Amino acid sequence: MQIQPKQNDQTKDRTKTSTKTKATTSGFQKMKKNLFPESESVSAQKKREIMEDLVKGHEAATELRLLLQNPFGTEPSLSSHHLIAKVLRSFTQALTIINSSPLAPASADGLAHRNLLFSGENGPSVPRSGNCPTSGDCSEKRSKKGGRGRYNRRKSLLTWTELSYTTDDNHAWRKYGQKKILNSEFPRGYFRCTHRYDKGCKATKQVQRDEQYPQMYQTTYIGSHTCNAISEIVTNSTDSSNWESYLLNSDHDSVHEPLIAHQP
DNA sequence: CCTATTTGACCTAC
DNA sequence: GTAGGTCAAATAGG
Repeated sequence: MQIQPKQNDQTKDRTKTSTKTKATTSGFQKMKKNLFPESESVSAQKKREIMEDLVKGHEAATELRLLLQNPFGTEPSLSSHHLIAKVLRSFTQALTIINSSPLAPASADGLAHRNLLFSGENGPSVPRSGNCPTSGDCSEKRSKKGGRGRYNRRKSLLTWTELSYTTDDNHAWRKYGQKKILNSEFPRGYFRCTHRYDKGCKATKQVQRDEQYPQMYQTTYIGSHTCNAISEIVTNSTDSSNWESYLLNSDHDSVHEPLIAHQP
């Protein structure tokens, strides 16, 4: 029941993806200029990675357009669904890099909210009741049943939502919970970055099937990756089946038991 | 044995 | 008080 090919924490010498840059079209040059005015401090390496992802997305979109324009033409290398997934994945990666960059708090916030079709609903907000620090004094009033530690909801982190045919975003996620949501047919799965503890990455995401289009997943990303650990599994865009297999034991209706079973 | 998933309980926000 | 997010023990699987 693996989410994805096991990613050993020991595999530290993760080889960086190819460093070649091929973003040359004028459209992308303009986009690049808009995204990264000279004054910004994004490293050249990050810029290159972002451009690579954007170019990949552009290529997939172009292929998709050709496919739509001429559906009975030459055999496409990928199905339309896979192309859509590829486009979304490329943009997600680019946004992840942008959001994890040092300038994220200042500019990426607005950026992400501007550019995503399904932008997050809450900006930074202040916790209502004087957010107790983890070692604070508000622990007294809490029961120690179970001896669990306290936690704070992360309302101030950047969030954004995507609708996609796949939940695969090239990051290693670990599921930590699932909940039946009120008035929602499908349960919501909660995931955190696999590198939460070894690299302190605070990124989490919530995945839920779309009510209107059950074949699509609504994924809400909360916080950006600080682990810089885009997995190597990537590539084979068909591996969304892995996600499907654990998010839903079966693709459609009938077999939602494992998901719905969990109801407090 | 180690790591990931499941799932009931706990906790916070509203 | 309720809904939803997180924790962590139990369990499964390699």
